[in-house]
Amino acid sequence: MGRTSDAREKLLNAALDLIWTSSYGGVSVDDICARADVNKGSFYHFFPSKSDLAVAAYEAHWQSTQPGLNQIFSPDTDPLDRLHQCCARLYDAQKMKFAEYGFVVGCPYANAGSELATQDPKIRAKAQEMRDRWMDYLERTIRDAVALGLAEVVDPRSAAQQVYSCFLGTLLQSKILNDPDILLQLEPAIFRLLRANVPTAVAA
Amino acid sequence: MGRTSDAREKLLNAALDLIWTSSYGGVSVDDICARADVNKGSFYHFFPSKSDLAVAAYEAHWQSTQPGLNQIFSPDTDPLDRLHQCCARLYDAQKMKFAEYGFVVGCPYANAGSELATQDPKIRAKAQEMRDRWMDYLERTIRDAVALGLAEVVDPRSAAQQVYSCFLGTLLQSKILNDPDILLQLEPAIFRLLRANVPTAVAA
DNA sequence: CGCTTAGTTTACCGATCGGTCAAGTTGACC
DNA sequence: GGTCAACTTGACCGATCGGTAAACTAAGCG
Repeated sequence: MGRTSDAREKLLNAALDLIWTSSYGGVSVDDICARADVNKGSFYHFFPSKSDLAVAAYEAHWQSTQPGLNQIFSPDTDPLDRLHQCCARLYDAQKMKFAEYGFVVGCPYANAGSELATQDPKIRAKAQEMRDRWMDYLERTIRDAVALGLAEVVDPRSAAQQVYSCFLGTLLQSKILNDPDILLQLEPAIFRLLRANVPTAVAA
Repeated sequence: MGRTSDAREKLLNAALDLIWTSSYGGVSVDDICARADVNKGSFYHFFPSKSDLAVAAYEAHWQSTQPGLNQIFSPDTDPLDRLHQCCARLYDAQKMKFAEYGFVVGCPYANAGSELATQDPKIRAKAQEMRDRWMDYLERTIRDAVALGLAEVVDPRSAAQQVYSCFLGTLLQSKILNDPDILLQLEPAIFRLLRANVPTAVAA
């Protein structure tokens, strides 16, 4: 009943793009509506507020990237190779964004958390949810690596937290220097943290 | 000639406080003036724009913290103890801010870089300058540690970059979770990165 | 003392902010 | 084909945004 619309999806995409490449505070509702080619009234038909849209946009982005993550972090893959693939894809993705926009844009969830953790509880909670999801992938991978004797860590959960910190920090440093090649230091850092040997031959 | 004033310093302090605990975009010039108890006209007498004030506030903050950093990173101190002291003070500082505001506020320069690197060249450059200054402390410390046989790294500059990523990432993760105790994982991560043994007895 | 210059005050600017509203339009479903 | 709910439209809101201007005041200095 009633008519259908893709305005909601267009708003989600526009919001993610604009906020990711600039910042939450630097993008207005009017900007998002203009990019999505949607009237402001429609915006508030679908979302009660700007921050609700942002939260929904992050969730939609996660849903769209999750299949890829499930593939990278498949239990059938060698644990260290999962981490290698993850770093490689992260580098490629950031390099593509850099080529497109001229800027290293970093991690959208981390950007949001950094900007709004002290100001908007819903966005802080969403950023935390995203980190928890990442942490699950990392912890499982580290547990598998330890079980196979490929890594040595005391506590896999703590190790996952340290590895995740490396992700966040390297991405942020790369954004601050506006240099994607900073990300090349991510994989060696992670392998050192896990006391894992760099795989001599990595699947191309 | 002409009258003197402390309005400039009051503006610098107010801006740093407000922006640090919320965000650049979340704080208005009026907010800063109100906190500093300075009229808006005076604001623009001292600073050409809001972002110029922010840059000046970060520089002033650096100048005020540099003596402490010089002490922590004194060449006379054992290199690993420098890192330990640094982590300990960072934890204490964030814990104090957390007790005061109810939030983990993170690193002011990193926050600024994360929010504005793609939007404001002057602020991105300032964030980069701050990271370069930190990198110098870290690289020197790592070189000293290697020279004393306390650490094993291939390239001190790259290692410093990895360690700095751990700082940034752990602070950011701590902010996103709003939990200062996340920072307790920072020191072990750094020592693992440097293949350094945790000092058995650390000066209290 | 008086001049000069630095700093203060306050009212004001146009633009934009996030958000609202009521009237209109359309399509899915019976 | 009618109906009703879903969606669209565009004008509108008060508040706030970063920034300006000009008259005013006071302190350092000769």
